[in-house]
Amino acid sequence: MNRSDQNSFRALADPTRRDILRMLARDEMTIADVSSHFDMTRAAVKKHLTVLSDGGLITVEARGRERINRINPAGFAPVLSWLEFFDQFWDDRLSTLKTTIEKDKT
Amino acid sequence: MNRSDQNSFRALADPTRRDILRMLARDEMTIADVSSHFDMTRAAVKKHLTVLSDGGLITVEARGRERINRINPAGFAPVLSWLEFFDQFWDDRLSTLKTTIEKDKT
DNA sequence: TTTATATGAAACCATATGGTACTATGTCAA
DNA sequence: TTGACATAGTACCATATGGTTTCATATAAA
Repeated sequence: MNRSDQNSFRALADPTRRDILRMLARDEMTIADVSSHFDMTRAAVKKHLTVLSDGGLITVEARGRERINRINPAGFAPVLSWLEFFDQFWDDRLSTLKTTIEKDKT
Repeated sequence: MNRSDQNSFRALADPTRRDILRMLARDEMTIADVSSHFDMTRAAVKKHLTVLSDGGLITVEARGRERINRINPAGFAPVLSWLEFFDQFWDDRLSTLKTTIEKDKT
């Protein structure tokens, strides 16, 4: 089976990276921008951004001495596609699932 | 911020565990059943099942000396809910997931 | 040109992770 | 009861991961 989705799932496994994605969903940011939101070094944040980039969840564009990080919606496709596989088996239980999602929303 | 989704995201990060979930989507299985599909020891598979259980993605029921592992659709809610956050920014991209859920609601 | 800024990269560290082997316990079956 | 079977649990190992520090490089600004 194809394992091209491994990098995207791995990228989503870390809470810091998920937070970064939520930030980038609102606005593109430089590495320094992102770093300013976390209590860790810029080098650590840069590593996270590299993992996100490897997973295809963000794109990075060089602009002068800065690196513009942007979320990449298409990168989520492997994850969503994998999750959708289960729909064919959950016809019965899906209403429960849907209800749980609504309750879990913040 | 809420971090209750950490265990479920972590559970999905490993390819073996994702394969196990696909198997369990079709049928409940004992630990031995699951192990027979992988080239690794039963102990290793059991660890994966524990991680899946911690993440709420499966349930485990003791039946005699066996342990029946079943997929837990509700356990996917935190993941799907987290992904749906992005809908408000990507009217187009993530609509597939929403569509699938709505479709199966009937 | 000089200096400050933004990032890249490498070495290093502690802990987590995914695996093994071995032993123990509970349960089914003859 | 005895023996086989299914699982639990522990110790252990190699590598991955998430973090730091330090230094190098490219670009912007004075």
